[in-house]
Amino acid sequence: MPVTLKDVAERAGVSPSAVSRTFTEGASVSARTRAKVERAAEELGYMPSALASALSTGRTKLIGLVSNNFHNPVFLEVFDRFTRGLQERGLRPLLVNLSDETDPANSVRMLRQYSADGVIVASSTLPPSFARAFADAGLPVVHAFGRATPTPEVHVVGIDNVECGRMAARALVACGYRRVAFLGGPASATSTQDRGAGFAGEIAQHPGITATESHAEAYSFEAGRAEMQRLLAAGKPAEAYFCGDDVLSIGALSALEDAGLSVPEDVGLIGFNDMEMAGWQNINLTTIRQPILEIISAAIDLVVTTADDPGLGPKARLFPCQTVERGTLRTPAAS
Amino acid sequence: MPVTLKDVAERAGVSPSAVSRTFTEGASVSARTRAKVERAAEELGYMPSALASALSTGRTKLIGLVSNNFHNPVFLEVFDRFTRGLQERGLRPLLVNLSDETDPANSVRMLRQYSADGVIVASSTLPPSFARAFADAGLPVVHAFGRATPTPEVHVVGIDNVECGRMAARALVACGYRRVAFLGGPASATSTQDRGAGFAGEIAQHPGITATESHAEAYSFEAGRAEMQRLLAAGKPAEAYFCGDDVLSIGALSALEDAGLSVPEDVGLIGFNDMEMAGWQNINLTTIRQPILEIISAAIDLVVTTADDPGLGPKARLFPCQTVERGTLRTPAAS
DNA sequence: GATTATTATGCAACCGATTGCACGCTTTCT
DNA sequence: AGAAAGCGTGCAATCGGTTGCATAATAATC
Repeated sequence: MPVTLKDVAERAGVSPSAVSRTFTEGASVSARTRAKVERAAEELGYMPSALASALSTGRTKLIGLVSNNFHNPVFLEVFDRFTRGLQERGLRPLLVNLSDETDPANSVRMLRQYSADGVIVASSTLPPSFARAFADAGLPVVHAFGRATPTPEVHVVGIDNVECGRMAARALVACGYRRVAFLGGPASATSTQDRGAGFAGEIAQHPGITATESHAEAYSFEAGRAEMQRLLAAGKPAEAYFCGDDVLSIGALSALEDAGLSVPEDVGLIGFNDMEMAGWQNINLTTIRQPILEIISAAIDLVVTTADDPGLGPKARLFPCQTVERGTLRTPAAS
Repeated sequence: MPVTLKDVAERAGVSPSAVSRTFTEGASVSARTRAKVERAAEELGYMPSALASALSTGRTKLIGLVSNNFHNPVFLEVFDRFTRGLQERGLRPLLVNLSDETDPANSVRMLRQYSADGVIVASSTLPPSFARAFADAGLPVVHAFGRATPTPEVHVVGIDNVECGRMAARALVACGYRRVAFLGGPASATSTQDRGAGFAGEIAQHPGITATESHAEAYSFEAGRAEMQRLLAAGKPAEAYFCGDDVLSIGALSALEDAGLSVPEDVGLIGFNDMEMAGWQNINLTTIRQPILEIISAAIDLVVTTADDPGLGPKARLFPCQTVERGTLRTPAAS
């Protein structure tokens, strides 16, 4: 039913090869045949089959976009940017949702079956081994928002979470808080581990300042809210909290307000991510901004590069973060 | 490099056909050959190429998931459910982001090139003609969250937005509000048009009650907030607002609070969608719930059915909505 | 204008599967 | 035991393109 290359060839009075070459960038075709072919194609409404083409060239232009973050609104922006970025480069995002799975095997299998040109794992919670499973299967992979080790197992594009933890600690110290705490995401998330470690490490440099740590069950508003409620019920909350993600901060904020505490007067709060909501006037969250756009753009570039030249060793590309001062920490002057 | 069917056949000492049949549901293979083939496949780590298979069967198991809603957090849940639902049925979501485009031509072309088995347009703002472009190109299509006309042009799964507008109106009337308003999304969104029409229609039944209408520029927090600020600045706000979406309500709520007005004492608010945040204690938004899960599940079923049997005429499947009473409308008793 | 270098084109094999058809073998029935 | 029916298997064509190679056509060179 659909128009094939052969149909076009027949109509244009040329060989199938000529037609194929007309649609292949940089192939050798004379202006006259090209014109004939293009006219015939136009008349017939021809459209090359990406499948057939992929079968012989080995390239599908399909990029697996693998994630388990379907509850953090920040990731809506992440998906938005990834899909647009990929589309702009003529690539197609094949979305893989592994909310239910912890084992990469299924995703690896399916992306290999479709012979995806590359894979982007977009998650701040998955361990490096997860992304490596794709690499082991021969798929070019980039872990966006992943953990960067000195000797990365796979390409990583993201931020230095340990340093970010330190930044948060410094911000709290600068404001004069003396009993601070880290309210992290799930303890299994690498991002939380690293941010927590950086935070604790920096605080340890300051004798007289104490830091505690606890964890929400997920990176979600509800979990942040529940954890803060637990902390409040347990009594004696810290003077200021570094939350592992803005969603946790905002959940915590709502718990604090419900408890009749005011921020930053009674309790200080610094978040992470600078999601859209953080800037709302009635939230106005002090937070640490990670450059999502740059990360995504770099991740796409890197996966494309790797697909073209699988040779190069794992690279970690980290972007600096920035503290965004708003209204949930008391001013240093007031300390 | 990768293991092919032929390799397995050779190793198992059978013909390629035998191997293919082993992996084809319901094909005729003897137990002995099947065992041989399975062992050989196992040893070689064979994995059928979805591309090659698609080329000969004509089925790719690829479903285009087309949307332009990448700024409303509700859609994160929508994507989550769609991807999981598709994966459970052995289908793969090929995500198409048309935030920038208003013309379906590009999406149609690319989904045809990949010969997607079907397309789901997930959007409450696109006109029916958009979805029809896919149908015209021969792609089975279902418009989820779309507008249902008496004689639909394509399959639609969603809700009766006009009736929802009436529900909202009834809720406001029941609370005794006399000057009400509809704060809709973009005027071009079909969902807003219909909700507004239902709302106005119902209010018109009640002499003495007046309704006005205005529009936010997008379905987003910021837009809702900005529009409410504009209304407040213009003076004399309505007694209660029906917002075309929870994100608008929550944006509006923040504008009201900033202005020192309290809800529901000074201004009543009813939203639409019942997104997760609507239930937060410090928001506690009265809203109208649309059954997202059922809609998504039905949309997937319908697109699969249509792919198997393209014959059947366009069908509209609508689900009832429900008013969720929380705390942003004054109680009827108090009227 | 003859000769060489270059560019265009077609042929045919191939990418990795599926499937209609024909044939051989085992069952089943009379 | 012989015929009819049924199952299992392999052959070969096909899905819709791509591409190396050989050759034909054109351009460049002297």
